[in-house]
Formats: sequence, C-alpha cells, structure tokens
Amino acid sequence: MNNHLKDNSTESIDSKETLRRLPLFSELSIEDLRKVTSFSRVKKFQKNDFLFHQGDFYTGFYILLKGTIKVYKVSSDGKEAVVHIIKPLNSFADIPLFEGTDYPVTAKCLEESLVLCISKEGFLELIYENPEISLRMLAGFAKRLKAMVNQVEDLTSKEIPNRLAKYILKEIKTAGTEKLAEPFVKLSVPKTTIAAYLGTITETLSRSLKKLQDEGVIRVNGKSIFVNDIKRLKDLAK
Amino acid sequence: MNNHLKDNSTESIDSKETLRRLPLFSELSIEDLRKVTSFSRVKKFQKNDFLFHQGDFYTGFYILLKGTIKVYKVSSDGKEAVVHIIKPLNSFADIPLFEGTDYPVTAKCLEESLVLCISKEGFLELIYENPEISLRMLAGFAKRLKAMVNQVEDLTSKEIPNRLAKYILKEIKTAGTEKLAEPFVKLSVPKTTIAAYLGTITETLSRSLKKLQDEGVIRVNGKSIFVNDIKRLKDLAK
DNA sequence: TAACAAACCTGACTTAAGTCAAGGAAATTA
DNA sequence: TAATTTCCTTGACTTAAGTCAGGTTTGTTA
Repeated sequence: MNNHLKDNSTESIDSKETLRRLPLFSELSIEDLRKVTSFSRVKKFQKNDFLFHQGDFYTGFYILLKGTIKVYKVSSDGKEAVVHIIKPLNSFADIPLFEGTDYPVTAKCLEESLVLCISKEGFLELIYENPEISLRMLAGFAKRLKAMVNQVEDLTSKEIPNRLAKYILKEIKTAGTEKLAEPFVKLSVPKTTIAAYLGTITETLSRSLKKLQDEGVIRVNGKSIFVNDIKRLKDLAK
Repeated sequence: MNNHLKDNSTESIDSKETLRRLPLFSELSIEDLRKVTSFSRVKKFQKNDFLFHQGDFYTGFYILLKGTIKVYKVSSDGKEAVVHIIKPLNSFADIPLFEGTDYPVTAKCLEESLVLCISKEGFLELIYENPEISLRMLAGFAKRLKAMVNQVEDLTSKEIPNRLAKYILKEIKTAGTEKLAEPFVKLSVPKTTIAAYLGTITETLSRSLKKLQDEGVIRVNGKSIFVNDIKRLKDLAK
C-alpha cells in the first residue's frame, strides 16, 4: 500500500535545462537555478505507484515531467473523487505550501512517470528572495482557479453526455488533432478514472459514449475516440 | 439591466483604517496605503444592482466590506450556476488580474453592499513593488483553490441532503452559534440562490430541508434554521 | 501461452433529482 | 393597506443516473 518510497529511483537532474523549460523557473539566473537543483530531485515512478497519500505529512510539491498522475480524494464511504488528471509540465500539491496542512489529496501514477519533487522549505526561501516567482505562481493559480470555476459550473449545470463532450474536446485539443478531417485521441487514462473525473461511474460513462456514438458524433474503438462531427460535439459541450 | 453604473455612490475612503483591516494590505507602509487609496474607491450598491456582467471589459477587482454578493455564470440555456456567495472581507474578480480576460462571471448584490473597487493597473504596479503582497495573494488563492477542490469533491460524490448539511454547518460556524445548545443561522440569501450554489433547484432544496427536519436534525422557520442534532448534521456532511 | 485480474460493457431494475403545475407566504411598491 | 411581485412549498409525474448482476474483452504475469 505505502509504496511511495520503494521502487522509484532518484535521478540526477539533467542539467539546468529541464528547469529552464518550466514556466515557473524560466526567468531565473544561473545561480538561482543552481539553488533550485539543490532542493529538488527528479524521481521516476512506476505505474500504480503512489506519490503521496491524503493525510501524509507535507514535504513539498511536484512538477510532472513525463507521464500521467491521478490526483483524487477518497471519501468516508470509499468512493474516489478525481480532482485532477495531471499532464506533463503541470505542477500539483502546491496549495499546501501556503496552507500549512498535510497532503489533502492522494496522487497515483497512471503510467510510468517522471516528476520533479521540490522541497517546501527550499522553495519558500527562494520565493521570498525572488518575488517574480510568486507572480508566476499567481498566474498559475489564477489559471487553475479559472479551470475549477468552470468545472464547478459544468458539474452543477450539465448532464453527463455534455460533460463528456467537453472532455473529449479538450483531449482532442491537447492531442493536436483538432484541425484534421477526423480528429481523434487515444485516452491515456482508464475509463473508470475519466468517469470519476466527470462525477459519474463507469456504467454511465459507457452508456454516454455509446449514446454519442449512436448519434453519429463520435466513433469509439477501445481507448481511441474518433470525432465524426466536431460541430455537433462543440455544440453539446457548450 | 445594465445598471452597474447608475444608482451607486462613490464614497471617500474612511481614512486608511479600512484598508489596514484587510489581510491583503495589513502590512503596508503609510505611503503605500496612500497609493492604494489613489487607485481604489469605496462604492455603495443597492440590492439587485450589478457590479459587472460576464463579458464586460475588465477594469479591476473588488473587496467586499459590507453586504452579500452573488457571483455566478449564466449558461447558454439561461441557467444560473452560482460559483461563490461572497461575504465581507473576501475579494472577488481577482483572477482576471493575471489572466488578461474580460470578467468571466457576473456579480450581483443580494442586499445593500459596500465594496472596495481596486483598479487593475494601479494594483499590478503596487504588487511589482511590494512582493509581500503577492505572497498574501498567493495565500488567498491557495485557500480558495482548496475550497474549490472541496466543492468539486462534494458535487461529484455527495447527494443533495449531504451537501445541504455541509452548507448549514458552514453557515452555523460563520454565524458563531456553533457552541450553543441550539445552534442557528438566519440565511442571508434567497433559497433559490442556495439551491443554485448547491447544484440543484429550489424544489429539491425545499424537499431536502423538509427531509432533514422530518429526521429531527434541524428545524426550519422561514429564513431561520435551528440545529437540533449537530452530531447528526456533521455526520451527514462528511 | 495459459491463467488471472483488471477494465469494460450490457441489461433489468431502483432511486434521486428534475419538470410541470398550482397555491400560499413574504416582501416590495403603490 | 392593498396590490403586485418575488419567493417558497407541495404534489404528481418523468427522466437521468445509480445499483446490481452477468458476461466479455483486454492486459499482465507466471
């Protein structure tokens, strides 16, 4: 269960180039970048590894370099509410930096993943000395707040096929196939996880996918989704 | 409709004391406080006045000094999704400061309200010169992100009576009557708004209130809610 | 490659919550 | 105070989504 300490190797940071590519650190001087390397580590995790559990003592936050991470809460009755599906270059578990709490969520790898682990103390020191980082961080938080506001709006006012349409559309966009004659995505996460992210269960997701398919909007083949009628899909999503 | 410019008077800031009481500005020097007064205004709004509409050109953010504000989104089919119910000392519409967008939501007064309006340009200048403000702002954003994560969890995994229980509990806490033999609140917002905030409709809210009452958990009298069994209520909320 | 376990799908059924319609209470305005 | 509007409640009904149970497919591991 508590396998977030075994089974993952610490790799030395491949120079400061990795850091430079991250929006958060892109403007730092060489010295500051060196500082960052002193309190951060790149770690590799295997599929199904836990990075941390809800309630663990807070030690720092993460930036995903490669792979996919599921961030979720487990309620008292054992149900998983998926809060975020993290993709590369996004940070997570950075809220407790400023809240002084334990990890409020659980993070689990959905595939082999590479993450940058950044220690709380080191980072807070850095941020006090480099205010421009806090501005970047503010921008990042603002973006996420906006996304969360949208998520709340969707959850309160949209039915599941509509939320699904929106999800597929977003996936198509990040896959970069939006402009093709037949846009498509290969889902990188199990449908159970997508269901929990959309606030439903697999059965309902399965039926919603079928519904969209029957209506000629999409075509589903295992983990691949092909969009036949993107206009219709956009209409459902809004 | 567009009455956010008429009908509200601009009042001169009652010295710097108002600002000092706000967490965001509490550590500023006298000179900086004077600066803040130069690009901010206290305004009074009447019940049902709009502060801004979704899509309006962004000019700045707000801190509520007195009253209650409903922050919501209107979807294409005309439904209102209430995103926040703002209480005094909380700021709102600060996300677009860092996102460069128009107002993404609409803000409407639920009662006569006093707000501090802070201009985007002035504030951004100030924040560049006073990094400690950005740290306070980060703390504020972190707190809200955490609240939004909770909100998403509730919306995805809890039924309406449970969400309602949680809402009542929060209201009891802010009312400060939690420790009394019979904790109570007087709801400061119409039930329609509470319903939209909980992701449902008035009818269902009405029935959920009745259900909690029939189970002996609460007693409802118009806008007042009395808690008979706070243990039970807490249990429902978690 | 066989064997096992996840993940996924489908059908029959139940239930929570939404819709529609009507009437009553409360608050606002005349 | 009466009149009007907004807010709230209740009942009968519909529908979306959840539950339960079975079976299939897919993917892992031995």
